Amino acid sequence: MATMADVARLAGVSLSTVSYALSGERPISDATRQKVLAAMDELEFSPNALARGLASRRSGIIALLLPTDESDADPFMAEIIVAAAEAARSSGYHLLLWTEPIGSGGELRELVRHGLIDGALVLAVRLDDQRIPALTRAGIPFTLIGRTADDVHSYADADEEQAAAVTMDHLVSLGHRHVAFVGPPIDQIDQGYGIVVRLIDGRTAAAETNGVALSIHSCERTADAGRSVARHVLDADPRTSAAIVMNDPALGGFIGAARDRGLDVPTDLSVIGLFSTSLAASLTSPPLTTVSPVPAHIGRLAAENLVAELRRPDEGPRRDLVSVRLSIRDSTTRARSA
Amino acid sequence: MATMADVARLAGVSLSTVSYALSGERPISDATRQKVLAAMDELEFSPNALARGLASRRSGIIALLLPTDESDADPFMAEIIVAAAEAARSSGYHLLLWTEPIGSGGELRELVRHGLIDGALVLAVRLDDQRIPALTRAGIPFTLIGRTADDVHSYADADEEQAAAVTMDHLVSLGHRHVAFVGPPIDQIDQGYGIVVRLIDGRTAAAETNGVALSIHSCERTADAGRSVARHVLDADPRTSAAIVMNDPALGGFIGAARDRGLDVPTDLSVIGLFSTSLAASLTSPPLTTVSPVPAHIGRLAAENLVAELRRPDEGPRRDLVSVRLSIRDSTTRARSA
DNA sequence: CTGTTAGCGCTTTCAT
DNA sequence: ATGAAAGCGCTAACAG
Repeated sequence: MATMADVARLAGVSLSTVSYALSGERPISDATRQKVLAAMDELEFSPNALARGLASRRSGIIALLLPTDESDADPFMAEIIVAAAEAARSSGYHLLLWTEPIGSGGELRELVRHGLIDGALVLAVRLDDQRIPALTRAGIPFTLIGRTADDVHSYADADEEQAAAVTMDHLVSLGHRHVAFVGPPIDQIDQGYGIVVRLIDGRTAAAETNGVALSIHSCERTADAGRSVARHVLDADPRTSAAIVMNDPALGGFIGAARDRGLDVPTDLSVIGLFSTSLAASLTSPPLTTVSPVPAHIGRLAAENLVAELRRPDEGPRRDLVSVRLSIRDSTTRARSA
Repeated sequence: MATMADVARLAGVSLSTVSYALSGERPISDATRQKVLAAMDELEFSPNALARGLASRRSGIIALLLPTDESDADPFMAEIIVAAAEAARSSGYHLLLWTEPIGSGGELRELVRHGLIDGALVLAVRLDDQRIPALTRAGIPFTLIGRTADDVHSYADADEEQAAAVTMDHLVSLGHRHVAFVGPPIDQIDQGYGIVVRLIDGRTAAAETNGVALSIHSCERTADAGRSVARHVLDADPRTSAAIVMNDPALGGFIGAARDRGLDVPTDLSVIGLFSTSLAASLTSPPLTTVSPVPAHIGRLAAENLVAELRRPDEGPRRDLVSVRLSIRDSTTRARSA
């Protein structure tokens, strides 16, 4: 592995000239720049990331904080992660995967004190997230994937408001007046909480104009939980003609239980997958109508926002809402009573 | 951030003593060790990862090489990734996510020359994988997740032989004699290739004793492809009473197309998901009988093997085969002719 | 526009 | 058992 000293020697310039030729932090004559570049690729030089990081106090590494105590390996998250890694890379950053229970800020502080990371992407933000203060105290810039209650940080998130509106619109236009919302475990995810609030707002609006009754149910992320919630929903209000399920793992159980009750999807019960992946949508039968963002967009924007903040700290937080798309497949249809 | 110098000063010892107290690379009297440790946690000292890496020529970082040109964000892979990250972490390593098309060894060489990584985990290995020689030339130890043709490297992989046997056994015992195998795009994945070979071997054995006819079909990773393969399979041999589908994205289309033909799953056609995730299995209707390893085991073992190789290079390559489990759900039943 | 040099915070000889 | 000191390969003043 060639070092800068090697390059400098071969190019007949000083070491710092090589460094500046690389960084562009000060003007270099074209002639010397050429010599340096030539020497560099003759020696197949690449700068040593560790040495550079040590000297510059910037590692070029950002961490992706991945909670492990819930929703393990959620495919939706998987797409976000991969997209974030790609975006980071094309911005010249490396992406480090850091798995840790949400509660424990402790190990994260270790990571931070190692001086390894320049910034962090925080996945699955909760309202009261230990990780946020840990990062703040450490002075590490970060971008949320999702949002917390306060709005002082950078984030990238699905546009839940729009999602709520699109979802309700679709169902209302199909004549549904008794709708159930099956969410994630409500205590776990802020995202879940947010969407519920927004759905209720949507309901309020819809109720005023159309008289829609929306019931809210949280549900563990398992098929069995989906099954029992379905039974509960149908018992509680037999007039329920449509369900919004924001919980892929519960989806199979939910639909199965409805069918076991003799209800046909969508004839008797329309089901709409909120934030479902397209894979999940293709697996159910009938294929699922969904309202989802492109998860990869969220990951990419989050990474880009963080990088922008690292490069231009003065410009303040950056926020992006990714709009969702209604993909009408075969699990929704007109309400029979309509 | 406290440095070793700070700790040394506070403890009243030399800097090198602090270093050795930490690494244990040379004997330290109990008295001084206590002083040093006390100073360390009074100052909340953690060693700077960059400086340590620069000095020791070991970064403590391993890369996970993730191909982006296929099977994007496959949930199966997602579980592997998360498990690998956790395992790396609990072995004291950091996990860097490196996305790159399989073809290009070029960018990978960049990463390697940066001196950032001590080793690599190579996901989705192909028979002729550019990344292998790139790593080998660079002298970077690596562990495969999956296997190549040659068997000189460390790896962790599903036990395909067992998987093939278990799958065929299940179907044969249910009386199926005309079985279709729907694989991944055959040109892409060595794993796919391997399992096909092993299935054919299994077929050979089964054929000899039971006269099973196994037809092999490759299939793109989309629902539409699954649909057309289903039609093709049923046209080609109407006696087909069971299908092995090793392609989750195609699964929904496959089952849907069969049903559109008036075939009931499983009564008329048994379907078994090979290497399907449990999420996918819960989403289909009926819930899918699967033969799968625990993906997390594969990821964990791969990371552990790599770490072992980094720590004890002389012990040679480590190989692990993760056994699969047959999870009987509702998509398989006795052949009607049986 | 270019060169010289002092660190960045640690590991690891070389001494004692 | 401990200390002193020479780097690891780079960045960023500080000097022209």
